[in-house]
Amino acid sequence: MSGGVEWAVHCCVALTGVTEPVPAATLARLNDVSMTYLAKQMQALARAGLVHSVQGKSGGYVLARPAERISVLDIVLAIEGPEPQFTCTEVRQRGPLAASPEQCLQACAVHRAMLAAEQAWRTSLRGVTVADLVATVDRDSGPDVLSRVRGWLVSPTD
Amino acid sequence: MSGGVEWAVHCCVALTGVTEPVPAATLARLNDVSMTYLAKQMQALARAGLVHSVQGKSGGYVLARPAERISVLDIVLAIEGPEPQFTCTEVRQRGPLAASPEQCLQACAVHRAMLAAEQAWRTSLRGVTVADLVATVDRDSGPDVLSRVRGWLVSPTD
DNA sequence: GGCGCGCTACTCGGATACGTCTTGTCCGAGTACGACTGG
DNA sequence: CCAGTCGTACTCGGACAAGACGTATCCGAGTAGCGCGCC
Repeated sequence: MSGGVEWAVHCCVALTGVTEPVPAATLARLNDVSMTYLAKQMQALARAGLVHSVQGKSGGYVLARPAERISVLDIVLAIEGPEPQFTCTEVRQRGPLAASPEQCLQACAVHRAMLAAEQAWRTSLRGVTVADLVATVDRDSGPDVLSRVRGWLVSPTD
Repeated sequence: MSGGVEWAVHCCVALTGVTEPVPAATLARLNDVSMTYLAKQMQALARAGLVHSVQGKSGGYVLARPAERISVLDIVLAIEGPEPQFTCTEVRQRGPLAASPEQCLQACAVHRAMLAAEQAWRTSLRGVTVADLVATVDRDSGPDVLSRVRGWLVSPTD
């Protein structure tokens, strides 16, 4: 899986509760990652409609929806693309014993097994929202951790 | 996901019920795919212990275990490798607000969400065995389809 | 005729190039803020 | 003092290279079967 997904999810978590736009450069400094590459990920989030991008001085990114309505699956699909991981090449229709097309009206058994597994994966990710992640972090490390992050995003001192 | 996984699963299904070794070249002709590349996948299956490889004239590959004891997950892990799709880079320990290592005794919330989703994916794939795939194909397309495949593998006429 | 030996041909196995996708980077388009100027 | 306007500096956005991984291939190591020769 693309490594940029991790950055995107962490950025979405950090953006919760921040009303003013946060530039990509600030998010990059927060996580100590490549500024230009993270900008690329944020652009993907903006294209998917998960965040709003405002330009000009004191511009940046803001969550487009409340954190309760942004699932981890949304972020993963925004970065990785909507196409499924497994693509069936219809090997049963090739070779000397190829099946006729009318025998292949439904997906083959292998394809269905892979599809079911990916559906389970998506269902699991769909059930976790950014708000859930925030609540988990608050419960594990205390609410002051994310509060400090939000404060730093508003006025970074580095 | 690697495209060779599909070939490997189809080959395992085709190998069910065949007692004598089947060469990689025969499996390649059956599916009309690259002979050398499929050989690479079969080598991975042999390394993982899913199939036994016998050399010499009239050699080839045989299933090492009964089809009921080979899950689709086994095949996927044999081809793709055992490492998880998502790798946590511990971004929380980097940057100006880095968390101390003693605060990171357990995996971060993002990591756990990804791990849970991958576990769901693996559980789904673990629940489907090669025997299940064979039964599905027999039920959908009739038992003669796989019978013809087995017969062709024993004495290919191409 | 039976047995042992060597040869051959076929198999797998790992080491080797190529293509494509992810990763990482750069520069241009656009815009909001701020300062300046005139009324 | 206030409003309009211009300039600037900061932002995002898409287009552009480098590296890594999956894809595809080749040749060498090994072995089982087969034929031949010998007993």
